[in-house]
Amino acid sequence: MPHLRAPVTRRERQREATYDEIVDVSARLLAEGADLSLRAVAAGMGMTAPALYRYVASYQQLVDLVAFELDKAATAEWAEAAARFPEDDPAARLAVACARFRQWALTRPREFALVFANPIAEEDSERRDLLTLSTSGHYFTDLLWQIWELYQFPYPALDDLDPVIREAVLDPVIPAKADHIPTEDRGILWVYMRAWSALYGVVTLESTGHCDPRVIESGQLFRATLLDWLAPLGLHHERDRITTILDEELARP
Amino acid sequence: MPHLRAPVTRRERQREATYDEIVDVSARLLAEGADLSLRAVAAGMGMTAPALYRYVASYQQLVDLVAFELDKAATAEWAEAAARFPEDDPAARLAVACARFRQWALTRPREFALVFANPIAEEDSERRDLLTLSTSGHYFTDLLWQIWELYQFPYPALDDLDPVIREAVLDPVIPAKADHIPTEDRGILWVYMRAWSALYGVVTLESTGHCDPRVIESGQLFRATLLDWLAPLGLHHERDRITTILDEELARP
DNA sequence: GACGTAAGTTTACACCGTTTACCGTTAACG
DNA sequence: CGTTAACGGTAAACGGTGTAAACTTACGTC
Repeated sequence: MPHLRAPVTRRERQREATYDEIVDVSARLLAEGADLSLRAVAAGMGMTAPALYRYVASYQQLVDLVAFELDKAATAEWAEAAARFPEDDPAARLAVACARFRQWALTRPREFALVFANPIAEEDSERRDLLTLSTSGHYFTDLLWQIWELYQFPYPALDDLDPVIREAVLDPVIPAKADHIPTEDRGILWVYMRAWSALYGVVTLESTGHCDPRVIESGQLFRATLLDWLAPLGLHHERDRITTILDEELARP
Repeated sequence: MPHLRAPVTRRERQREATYDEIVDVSARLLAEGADLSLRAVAAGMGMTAPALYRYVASYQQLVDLVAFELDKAATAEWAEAAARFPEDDPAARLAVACARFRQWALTRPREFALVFANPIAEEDSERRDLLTLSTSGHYFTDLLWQIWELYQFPYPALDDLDPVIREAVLDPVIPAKADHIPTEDRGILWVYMRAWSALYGVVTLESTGHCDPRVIESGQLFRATLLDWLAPLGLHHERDRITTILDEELARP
């Protein structure tokens, strides 16, 4: 059994490369507007469909794999865009990241659906675990933590939380780098969940198109939702500045 | 060409019955956990798949038909549950309806996805039109209107709205019985859009399972989101009463 | 160099949506 | 009343899907 830093054998390297190619081809298919199918992916790699079963146990696993990598790649995009603001300005970074997240969801609704609207049943714990690793989730949580460090926005004490929620923030299964958050400050995670729920809501509504197209195009619904969250995050003093950044970001091509 | 109250011929009655059966069989399939497919529906009716093409032009149309009827049936359920409060208590009715909506989304995630997470492309205007007819949309809009009549919550003046949004509330393509809302009061529709977006958000998040299962089970995220909307709807004085109703509804089997 | 295993192939099965050609039955009309 | 056209269905077929099993080939290791 290989160690974690195992000397990668030739085979293992090749296998890793194949996984990368699977993701690449899948992403290309989706970008082209084609359906994501085992056969199409295989064909795109010059293989037959059953061969993919050496790498993935089922179609759903392929989807999960691709979803994870798409999320990772997308998050890198947002993060890069947000990085035009310095590290000590997490509020501005959050505004940019949210806007880019929305933009991504609007221009790539199929990818968005794959990553964020993919139903995850109560029971299958494998896919739940994968959800915990969500790159975007970690990124947003991290930004929120930095914002708290800077602005010290109020958050519920553990005693004020519903017992179930208390348990959930103490031992989170959501994507969150929570280890570095002191136990008594875990109420922050509740703020995170609520904020994420709001962001997820508008973006999903707009991305799936269950909304007046003009409203989507204007970006007002998204804008209003985000502005509502400035105060709870202790950013009321930053309102004008963040609004400017947001509008600037929304006006982007 | 028959009039609107055309004397229904035998054929027309039979055809209508067939449509009903299509919906019934489809609903049964979904309830059984099976996939919704043309072939399965046809088989369930003792027909062959191509025969269904006499009634729907494509699989997507079948889905739309079923989605519309599922929405209608579900709305009837919520409305009936909400009707345990009198007509002059729209706030209580809204609380119950929202809770039932969520309950429905949680117990029937596949149906929910069909109706509310079904991607609608920008272009295809047919499906957009269908969206405008959404029964649940009309029901919720109507409740909100009644709440406004009773509590007169503040809403933005037309001049304060973004031009695009102003246009959208004056000539809405969303499901809303807006004809009876005076032009100058159309800002209410903006409140409606925002509230619906928030409700849609949590419910979708919970229904698709992109969330800690314990948080879902506790209902706290949903509860908090709804409570946040009491004030904007002029229901701050009703907070305790509505909260009780909501908790009672959430505790239901 | 032999052996075991990993990574492919081919073949096959059971589905899927959709199109075409064909055929009774049914309703409408001159 | 008889003719005609539309309606509602069938069977067959095409190309597509995920998946399973058996088989082959090539590689890495002892």
